[in-house]
Amino acid sequence: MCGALNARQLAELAKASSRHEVSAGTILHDDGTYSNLLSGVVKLTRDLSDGRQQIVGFHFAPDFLGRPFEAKRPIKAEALTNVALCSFPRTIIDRMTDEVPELGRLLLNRALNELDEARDWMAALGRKTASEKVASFLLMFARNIDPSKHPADPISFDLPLTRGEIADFLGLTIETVSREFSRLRVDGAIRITNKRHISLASMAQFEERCGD
Amino acid sequence: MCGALNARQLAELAKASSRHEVSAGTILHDDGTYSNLLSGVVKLTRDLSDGRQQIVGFHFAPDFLGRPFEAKRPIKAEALTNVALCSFPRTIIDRMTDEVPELGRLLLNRALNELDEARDWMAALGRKTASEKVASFLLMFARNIDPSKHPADPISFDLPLTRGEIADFLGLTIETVSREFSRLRVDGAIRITNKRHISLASMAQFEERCGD
DNA sequence: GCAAAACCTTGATCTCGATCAAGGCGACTC
DNA sequence: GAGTCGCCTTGATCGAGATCAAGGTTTTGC
Repeated sequence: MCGALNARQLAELAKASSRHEVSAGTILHDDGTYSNLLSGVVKLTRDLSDGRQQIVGFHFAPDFLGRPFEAKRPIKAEALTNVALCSFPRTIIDRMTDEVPELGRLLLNRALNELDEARDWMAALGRKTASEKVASFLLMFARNIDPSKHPADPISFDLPLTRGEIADFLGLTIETVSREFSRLRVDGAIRITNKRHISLASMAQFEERCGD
Repeated sequence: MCGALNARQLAELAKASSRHEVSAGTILHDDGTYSNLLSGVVKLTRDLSDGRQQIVGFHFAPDFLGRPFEAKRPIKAEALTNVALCSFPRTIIDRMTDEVPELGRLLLNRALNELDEARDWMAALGRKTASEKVASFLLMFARNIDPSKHPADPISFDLPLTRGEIADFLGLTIETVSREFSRLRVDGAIRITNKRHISLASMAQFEERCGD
């Protein structure tokens, strides 16, 4: 994100930034800073008053966390893995967006991408079957957890979510998620080791299972 | 949205703007302009390849339509009612955001609000029951179609959507939407005239039916 | 190492909302 | 006015996924 800045601005930013790490399970309260997510995965959740929960998004490195203006609805951010952050005081970024329009455009673009993703998941939540939802989820995770553009085909990764969290993302129950994982395993589409480590046989085959 | 501009900029904007109207059912193709929605309602849809459809949002006056940068996923915008628009060439707005940081911040804020709304609906789609979904939908529509901040309590309005479109928004079927409408009518929570004209007895009561 | 706790899987059964089916009600055309 | 078309409602039945239930497995704490 720093490509838009000149040397003086970069130096100023570097001086005001602070790197820190938090462990899995930490709630990331909105403390008025912006942060670059250097490594790890963060979940965003929206809760109904009676305890029902919906995960509304994830952040992977090198996403940008934090937002100007208040959100009307409280959205909670929680580290799913150990997470490394590089944080900046909001005041600095806000001033720099005034000086460097390019930076403001970057933030806007980022917000619009998040909006597109949220709408993709609206379509999944509203119109996909349980097995399409699970396939879409695994594909999304595989794509995001591997930073390379064209990942090798048998790709494998650790899922930093419980079955319950996957259910809360996909609008399903724990049991349905578990059954769909078993079905994918029996079909030979995935291999599961230690419950959480997943290998996808073929990205292309998963795209077909997604239903879109 | 024009509060941030000075007299010269306002004049420039006015000269480049063009007002026009389109009738209900028109697809609003992305023609590289930004528009203020002066009146009417627009739906945004995301389609799966086999014909399943999800409505991912609505725009009401005085929302702002159009976006910089390409969307990865094609999202279609369609006028639900006759619609009046005031359009500006993208180039003008993009240049003004460079000159007036306040304007860029406005666009960012708008995008973040849309993101919050999309996430609210993710929670509804994933975790609410059919009757909570229908109640949430009616309340959202009542709030947006009436521009006043504190609408009178027995509020009534025309729904510019078919039952099928409501179903495509809420992740339900036509029949379920119809049954929930009937149930609300029998319960005395709404009055229905001519299928499309709805009166809500009490906003407060509807909030309780929403489940959040 | 052992016990407890958290998480996961699988089976049996149930239920909410989908699907199938039939008819009603306007609005438009001729 | 009769016929057609699009939209809506209501009833009957079905089924995908929820719920209930019982173990199994992994992790954690002592």
